Amino acid sequence: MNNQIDFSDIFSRSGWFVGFEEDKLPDIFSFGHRRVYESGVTLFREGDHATKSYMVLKGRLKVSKLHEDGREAIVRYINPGEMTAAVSVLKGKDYPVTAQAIGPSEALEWDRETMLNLMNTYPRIAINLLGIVVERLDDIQTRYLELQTERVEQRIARSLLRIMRQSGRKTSEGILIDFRLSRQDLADYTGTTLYTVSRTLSRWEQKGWTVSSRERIVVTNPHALVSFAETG
Amino acid sequence: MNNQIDFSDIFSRSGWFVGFEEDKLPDIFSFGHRRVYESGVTLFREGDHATKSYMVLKGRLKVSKLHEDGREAIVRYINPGEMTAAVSVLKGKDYPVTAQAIGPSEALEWDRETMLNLMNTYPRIAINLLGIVVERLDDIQTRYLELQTERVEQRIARSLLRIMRQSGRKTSEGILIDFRLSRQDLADYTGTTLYTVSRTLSRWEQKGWTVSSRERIVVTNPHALVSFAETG
DNA sequence: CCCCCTATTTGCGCCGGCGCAAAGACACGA
DNA sequence: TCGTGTCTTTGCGCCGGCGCAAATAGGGGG
Repeated sequence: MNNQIDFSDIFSRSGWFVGFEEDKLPDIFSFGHRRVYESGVTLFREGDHATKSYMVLKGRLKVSKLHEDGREAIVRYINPGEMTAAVSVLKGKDYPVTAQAIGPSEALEWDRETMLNLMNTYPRIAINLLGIVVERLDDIQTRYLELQTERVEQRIARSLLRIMRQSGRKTSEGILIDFRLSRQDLADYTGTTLYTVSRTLSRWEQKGWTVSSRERIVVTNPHALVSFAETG
Repeated sequence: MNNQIDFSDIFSRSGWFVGFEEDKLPDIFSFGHRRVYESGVTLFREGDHATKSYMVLKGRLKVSKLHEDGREAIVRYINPGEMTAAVSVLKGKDYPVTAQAIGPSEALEWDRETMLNLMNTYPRIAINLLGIVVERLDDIQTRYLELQTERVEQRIARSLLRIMRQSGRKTSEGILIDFRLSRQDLADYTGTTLYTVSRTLSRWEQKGWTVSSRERIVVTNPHALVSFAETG
């Protein structure tokens, strides 16, 4: 288990720490259990009884909901510094979604009891949690509206931009999505099919907006993409 | 302003009051301002600065998000006993949705300052709020999945059933949706068009599953509808 | 009780996007 | 370096659902 996690970077990405003095954080962390996940491992499944909350330290989680017919909707990606499953654990409910590591990852885990103790010691935690949940509610409501009202190509554009903002890294070519993202993944996130995403990316590549290869997408002209996403 | 609101009914419908002794509730209520709304009045608009939280006492609110092109997505209906806008007010943000009275309504309003005071006095409020928000997050995530994966007719069935469970009233004919619900409304809630809803209801009426007229829907065979919603 | 405004129904034609199928490209392991 | 499995591309045909248009039905106000 290596220790060169950049905590200050993690702090800045997470609403979790708002209002804490930095010297309290090691205390909170010390009650968590640090664990490594191989790529592809499922941390928890929709419908399982919720026992642990997670904060991602390294890597990335894919949070999705599964439909009976096998199709899946990707609800969000969880980046380093972000939490997942905190509330279902507190409430003693089942997980409403499934979380899977994409790429080698590390997370800090807290069990229900520890969480409740921490919340007693630091009431601020409940307030911060409320903020995080509301933010996610806004996000999914907005995407719900888009899914109802916009055409596929526009939605793919918005999806790609959203992922880019959360997980993009600047390179000489443009902004690179910093993890393996297949056409199928982008389709599951957008609410369309593998084929349509593929055709769309081909078109965009011809226009010079993106460059894509196997499980890899670079946005070379974010401006054009934003403008297209907004005007249709 | 009449006073024959059935508070015990309101308590039972709302997660808001979980864990309170009943004798504290009059205190909380006394800090709210009670107000009457005519049918069609807009309580707040998406993007406005959030100044007031509401609890519906009578009537019903329609909560929706608007798209630039004029189309709207109905996010949910707020029934008596339920809250809306509590968190945006606390966070000092803008309203993320629009709320409009459908039918003559009454609500209890609290402003930001009062809310913050109440939360200090009764910390339980924050915890209950968290529960409410999470419930809504689950709801919208589930509908998001359905919107991505299911065909229109199935989604209309699920939508109607969801509305029925929240706002249905048993009658001799079957279960009546207890407020004016047009084909357009159901379309905006489901993510389809007025035309498709109309055709679908006609079909269902022939099968004996529903009886509908102008802005009025009665589910006469809930079983059949549920079975259809689940199996497609 | 009648009028007018709004909601609903339904025929018709179109088309965006789906999904099969087959070929091509790439990545990794032996 | 080659082979194999997975991901991607693209031609092709189909069809679910949209949306116009016109007729019809209600219902609330005067």
